[in-house]
Amino acid sequence: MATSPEIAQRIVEAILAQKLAPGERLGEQPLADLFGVSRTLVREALTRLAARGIVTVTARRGWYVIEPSVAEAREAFEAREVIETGLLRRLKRLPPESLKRLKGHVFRERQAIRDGDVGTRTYLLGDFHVCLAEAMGNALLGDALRDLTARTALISMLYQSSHEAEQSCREHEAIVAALAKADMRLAERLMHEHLRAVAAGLDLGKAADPLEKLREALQPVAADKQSLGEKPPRRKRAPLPPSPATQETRS
Amino acid sequence: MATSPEIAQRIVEAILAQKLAPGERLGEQPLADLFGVSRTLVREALTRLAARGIVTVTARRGWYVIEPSVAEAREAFEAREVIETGLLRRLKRLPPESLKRLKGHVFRERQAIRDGDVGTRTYLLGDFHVCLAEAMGNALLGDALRDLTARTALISMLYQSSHEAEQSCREHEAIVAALAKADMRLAERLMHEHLRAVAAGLDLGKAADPLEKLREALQPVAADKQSLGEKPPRRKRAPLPPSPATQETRS
DNA sequence: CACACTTCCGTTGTATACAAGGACTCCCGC
DNA sequence: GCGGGAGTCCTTGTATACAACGGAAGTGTG
Repeated sequence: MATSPEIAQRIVEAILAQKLAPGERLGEQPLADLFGVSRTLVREALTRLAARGIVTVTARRGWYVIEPSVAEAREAFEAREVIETGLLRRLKRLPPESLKRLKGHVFRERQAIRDGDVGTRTYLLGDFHVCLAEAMGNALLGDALRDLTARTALISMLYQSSHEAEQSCREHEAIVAALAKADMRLAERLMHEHLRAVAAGLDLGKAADPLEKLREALQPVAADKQSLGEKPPRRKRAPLPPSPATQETRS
Repeated sequence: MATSPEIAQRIVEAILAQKLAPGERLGEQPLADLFGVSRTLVREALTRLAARGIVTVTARRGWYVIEPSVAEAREAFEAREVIETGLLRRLKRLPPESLKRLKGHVFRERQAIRDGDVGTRTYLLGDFHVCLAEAMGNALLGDALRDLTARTALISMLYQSSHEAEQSCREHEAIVAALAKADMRLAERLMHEHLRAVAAGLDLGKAADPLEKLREALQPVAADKQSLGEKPPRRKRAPLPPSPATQETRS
């Protein structure tokens, strides 16, 4: 008894709250039972998520939450930095009501941290960036950023982020404060540093996935593929033991 | 006899080549007949495209190619500028082989222009930006840019772009030349000007769609919606007489 | 003649049935 | 004991059937 956008949203939220780990299996039938609908709707939801690069399907094996490679992790953070600092750079000032919403958001972050509500906390820390993008008047980039944030959440699960929620929240506060003073230059710099700090908290060196090196080594040489409509599948799945995945936070 | 990614790709290519106009109807059954498959696969393809913001579906009425509003057009160009100049700004230099590919691309642009091959020409002019993003080592933003480019193609059909293909190609050449000299600052500035020029060629003033003002005026007041997983449908369809839509080019 | 109501048709929405392929296990042979 | 092979089960892939809803046209009435 749920529509397919609802199902997709629930899955994204679960990822954003780090309740779904990278590589997790998403069987059609189990989900269908869970939501009380037929496989058709589940499939539609998963297809949507696949188009957004959040899950992958390998033929007749199943649907899985993506496991970003080190290279993809780098791309994701780069993309976020490009978009978020780029938006701040072009912005003159934030409308007062948007500012108010952001302040409210940060307030709730702090609340969730105080209450020890890990799911909500993680979710809000990521959502801050989406809110910011939307507050800057670009829903398009806001949507793109939501997907990137989901990716980042998965990355921080995969590569054992050591970045503290507390610190992230403080940095968010600083950014909002800069925005309140309409000091865009400062806000941009703070954002830059914030993202760098989060990325730096990752253990991208000798990756969590022991197959990483093998995979990169055995990659086919870059062919002369012409870029076209659909994203080609960029890598295969790797087994990966069911990770405990219950540690710290990003964003 | 086609897979669903193929179908989606074909549709995107048609849009990129401006062979599909904004507001165009995409019936499931006709497409199914055309591709020799059942509605299921067509539906899957359309669902993918909907997730990428290229088509919309209104319940029991049908699937339609999006018709970006003026506000959305502005957002799309802003997004492109943020992403493309942002990438250039962070880049030190382009690897020689990427540079070669870009040069080849521009060469084919020129060829298509000379041959008067409008479809290919339009397609290549848009694809240049996608190639550039990928050449800069970020496939993620490349994909995002592809969708934005499709959007831009639709926008230029809707708002009667007066930007000449010839000029776009020349500007692309200039950008590639700057990249060849590893003068990133210049490349960034040229890209900035290029995008501004394309956007400026649009007739966003008193829009092609006479309902535009009404629509904006009657929009519900911005509620306190919390940003979440799925993009909410942002506007309704408007009839729009089957546009002749056979004029100039963007990118 | 105009307006409203009703009926029909065409569309998408959802579920289900069946096909196809892969992985896992169990068994047999060595 | 170990390796290989066959069979079974479980998964997704695709098509089809039917339901639900909206729009348009036709008809009847004021």
